[in-house]
Amino acid sequence: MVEDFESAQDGASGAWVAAFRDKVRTLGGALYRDLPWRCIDDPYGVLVSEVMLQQTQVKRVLGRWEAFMALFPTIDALAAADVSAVLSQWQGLGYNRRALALKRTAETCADRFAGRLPESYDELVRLPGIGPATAAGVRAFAFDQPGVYLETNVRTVFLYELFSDRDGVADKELVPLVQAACPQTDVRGWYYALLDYGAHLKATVGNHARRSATYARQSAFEGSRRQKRAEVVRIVLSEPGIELESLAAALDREEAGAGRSAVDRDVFESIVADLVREGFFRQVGDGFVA
DNA sequence: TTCCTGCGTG
DNA sequence: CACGCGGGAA
Repeated sequence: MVEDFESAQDGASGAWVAAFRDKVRTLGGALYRDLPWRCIDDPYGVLVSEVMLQQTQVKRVLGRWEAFMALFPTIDALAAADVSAVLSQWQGLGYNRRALALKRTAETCADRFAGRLPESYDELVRLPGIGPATAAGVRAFAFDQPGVYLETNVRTVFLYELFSDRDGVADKELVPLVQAACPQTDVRGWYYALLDYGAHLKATVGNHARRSATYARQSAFEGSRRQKRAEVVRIVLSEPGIELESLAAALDREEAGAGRSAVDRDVFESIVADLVREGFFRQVGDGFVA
């Protein structure tokens, strides 16, 4: 069953493609996960799922996608929503920036594209929060269009199957292979199979994406600046209009409750300045609102 | 500790 | 290219 695809080096010849596709379709198909955002006829819903799933596990998104879609069912609804409502709904998913970017993308599409998502890669990747992977994902899952959808599960499969003997494999090497492997029809099914096979590999033989040159360990979260950032966002959401000194005091209470010391004043002020600059908050009188 | 269907910026 | 960005489950 398990063929040897050591012909990865002659990827240009494409001799490995047929066997690779067969294997991924067979194994990935058997592992199919019937997730709520799959096989839906709603490009916006696909986009929401793709953004939620950036650096975020499927299990965490389950339930959250449905709730978000119920509250903001269309691009126009999200565009018209308050930032604070969107950020509140996002709490627990992590990377709050994604929520802001998603809302800005909705605003752009509402204004310029009559409430629809563009289908071209170039237009998609120009929208906030949509990079190469998300653009290719939307094209594959929403429009069934071929492309290079290169994210961690896909890396896992390609590195496991085609680069089992190497370390530090650059995306530049993978891109032509992912391109060559992608079929012209049923692109959606192809990438579902890749994702499901990749997720299965991680759970069984370990994370081969670690051998990607792109792979980098993340810095610790506990006690970090970005943990404080997230706390500041939550405080302002729960107490709209809060003034700077009250915000500082509330943050210090949170930190004390977690067994940490008070936040340095300069650090606190730079966090607030960052959040204002990035568009999380605006100042209204003496207070901050999302 | 680990890392998750990455993106934006310097 | 390197780094910051959330938070939870295993």
